[in-house]
Amino acid sequence: MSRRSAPAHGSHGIPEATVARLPVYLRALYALADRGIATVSSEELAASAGVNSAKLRKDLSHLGSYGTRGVGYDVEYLVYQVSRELGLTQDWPVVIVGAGNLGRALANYGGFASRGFRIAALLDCDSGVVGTQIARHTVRSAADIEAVVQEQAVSIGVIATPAPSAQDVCDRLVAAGVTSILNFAPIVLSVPSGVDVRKVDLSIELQILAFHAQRRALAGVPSPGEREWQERRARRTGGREPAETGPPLALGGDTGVEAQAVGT
Amino acid sequence: MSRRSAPAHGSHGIPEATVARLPVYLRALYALADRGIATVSSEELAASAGVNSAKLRKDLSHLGSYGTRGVGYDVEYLVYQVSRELGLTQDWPVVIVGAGNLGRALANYGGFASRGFRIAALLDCDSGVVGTQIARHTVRSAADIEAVVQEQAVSIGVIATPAPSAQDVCDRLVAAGVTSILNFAPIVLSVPSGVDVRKVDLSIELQILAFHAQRRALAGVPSPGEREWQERRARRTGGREPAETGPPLALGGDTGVEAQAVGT
DNA sequence: CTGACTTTGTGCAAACGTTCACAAGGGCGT
DNA sequence: ACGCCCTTGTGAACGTTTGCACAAAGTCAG
Repeated sequence: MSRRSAPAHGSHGIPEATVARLPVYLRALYALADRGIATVSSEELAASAGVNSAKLRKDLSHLGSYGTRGVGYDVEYLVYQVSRELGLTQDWPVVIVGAGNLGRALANYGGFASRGFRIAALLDCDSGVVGTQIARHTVRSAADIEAVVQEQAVSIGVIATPAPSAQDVCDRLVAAGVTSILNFAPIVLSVPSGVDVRKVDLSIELQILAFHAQRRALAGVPSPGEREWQERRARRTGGREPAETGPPLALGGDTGVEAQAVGT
Repeated sequence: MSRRSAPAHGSHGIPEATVARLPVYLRALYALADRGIATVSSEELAASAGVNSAKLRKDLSHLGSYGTRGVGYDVEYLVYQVSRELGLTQDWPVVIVGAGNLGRALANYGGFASRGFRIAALLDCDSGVVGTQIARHTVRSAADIEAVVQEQAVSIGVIATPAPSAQDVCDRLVAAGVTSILNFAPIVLSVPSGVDVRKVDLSIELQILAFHAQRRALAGVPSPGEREWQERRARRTGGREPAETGPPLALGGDTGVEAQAVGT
């Protein structure tokens, strides 16, 4: 999906599919660390991340041998190694273009800052928005793209504009020196080779869900595994680490360290 | 990614990878239709969608033989067939839980309605937001989840809450009868088998970009194909369908029907 | 120090996805 | 009606990803 010459792990190593899962593992590791857990087995970590444990071990083995046989992985050490591999030990200035609802949501999203992504600037071309404060940032004019990118050595750009402006913004980002782009606009961006584009399309995901929902509706509806689910839910609500002193939260469980249902 | 018993195209047909691309083709087809193009070859459509043409043909062949050899595909007919396969010819009521910036962005997103997704309700548990108007919808209390789902026969739920509430919201949606969930919260949801979950994680995409950016920075930087790019850009800006009467847009090109750079 | 037990790391085979290359098939000019 | 040319649809080769199953390697009790 927008790799240029990808022999997957031809030259240096890590398969693309693995790279895509590392952030998930990292999130699970942070959650474990927050709960004060120092060591974790591949089985447990895999459950937290919602993947098969063999897959997790193979994935981690691409980074090196950071586990201890018979014991598991040291959470803190693994956090460091995964972060390092993903390039999160350095600071990544990010410019967000488009300060509509989506741009605003992105600017306010805590998950950015906590992973080393610093918002270098929030830009918009609507003069009614330029100058306002959003999440501690003053919205600047989209005319400043080149200035911002060069001044702050930005290499990652986020496009959160309406579709018609997206290609133009993209061109300007690229011309200014940005080589990684995260595109939220529902169009296919045209970029020179050497520039990495990833897209997130809200409606595409919904359409995929609709496809499966329709499949289910047409085929016999096998009822959403009633018994099994009751059981799992009970386990999650009640049996939260017997000797654990977790404070009861007002709404909802903890930070999501349970396994995704994978079924058979 | 959260399939239950997925032999991919074991029983009825279409591989998962193909399903994930159909919405992209559909978008490209709509863009072509808007430009008044009645017929398109696999080569052109593939370019518009940013994929290999052989892949496109194989993907479409899973739906049936809707092309004409020597000619191409009829745009309108293909739009219909793809829509039908994706289940977009029916109306899908969707409930959005969480009316923060993200929920607001989703509610305002035009790409929903235009694909048959109707917002059944917008819910939040913050009493300061409940009752306000967002995109023609009055925000209702999150306590109404069960009522809304049952009254309007909602089968798709969108979770746009902060992470701590997500699992609880998910449980309630599922208990109320929702079987498809789109999750924006950065946690792995636990659901019974039979429920389909897709996740969109903004920071994960950024982390993947960071990984590649770091790779590029470490290896020799081969300069983003200067010459080739200038050429492509010129072609895009100037050579817009010679005899085409497209009105000049204030900002940016058209709806993105150009090829993604794929490189070698 | 030894031996039982646990968990990692990995060889291998099967499943899945992508791409090439071309035969089959249909339009169109003559 | 014929044959040329263009484009689809697909068989086959190749690369990637997954998951099993197990040997290697470490811990820990006695």
